[in-house]
Amino acid sequence: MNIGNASERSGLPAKTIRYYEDIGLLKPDRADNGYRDYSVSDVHKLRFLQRSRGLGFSVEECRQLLALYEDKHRASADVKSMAQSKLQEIDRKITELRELQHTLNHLVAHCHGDQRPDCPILENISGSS
Amino acid sequence: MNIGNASERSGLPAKTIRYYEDIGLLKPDRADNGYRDYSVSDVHKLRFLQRSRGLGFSVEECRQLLALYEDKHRASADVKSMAQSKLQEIDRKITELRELQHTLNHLVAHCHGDQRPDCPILENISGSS
DNA sequence: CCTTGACCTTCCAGTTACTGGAAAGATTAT
DNA sequence: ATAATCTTTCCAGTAACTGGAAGGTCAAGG
Repeated sequence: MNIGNASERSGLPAKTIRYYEDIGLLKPDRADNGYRDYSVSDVHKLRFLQRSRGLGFSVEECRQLLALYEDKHRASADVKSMAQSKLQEIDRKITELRELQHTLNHLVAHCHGDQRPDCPILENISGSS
Repeated sequence: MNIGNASERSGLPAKTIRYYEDIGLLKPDRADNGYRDYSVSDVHKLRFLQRSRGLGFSVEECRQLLALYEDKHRASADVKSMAQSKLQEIDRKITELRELQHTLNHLVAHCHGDQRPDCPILENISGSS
């Protein structure tokens, strides 16, 4: 499929998809006319990149995450320890999102327009960890 | 407190803290010697920025999130609808992190070194939403 | 008091990860 | 055939830092 289609399905702008190719994250086939030709598997990877980037992983981290299932030659122990460290990061991110959620819920519930200067949100905003 | 101390407590590099001041996210006091002087409340905000940036919110989104509890003059309805839309985003991010978690767990559990070329991870990697 | 080292300051340049726009070729719609 | 809508490459600009130079400040030791 063409890049426009891949863009729609992955949620990434065509510009960004080309950029990811430039930096070697993804190498789609080329049609006879020179157009990039994306497979369903390519779109899966793009969607994966769109998500993990949006969740605060750097491009290099995303490259590692992609490598986790692409690199068939990597030793199993490496793959496992890499995945495990990413899983820890993910746990941490989920926890932080829950705390942020809690903070915003508190704001909505308790600071509805009649906020005093000592609104307690500010004291809780940095989380408890 | 000085910027080094604020950096340690917030998890943000001093460089980044100065940058956030440049773009108007935070205006610490200045001591007589010209050094920036951070309050506990400033550190809370910095920690908050460190977290929300790491969770994939843009600087402009972080500015809005900060405004949610800083801007006492904003109408309550605005604050609420802003918070609510951020809460939706947070829900989505948590869901995506859970899916990513699931994918990596699957990798660790089922692809330990004897991966066939048709490893099922690839098919699930883009999530189910 | 003086110096040494660890702070801090500003400023300017470089990097990462896009993002916009120009110029031109390919495809599709009328 | 021609216009609209793709697509290509290339080059420049932006966002969000990040590193380094040049210099001021401060607390400790001689």
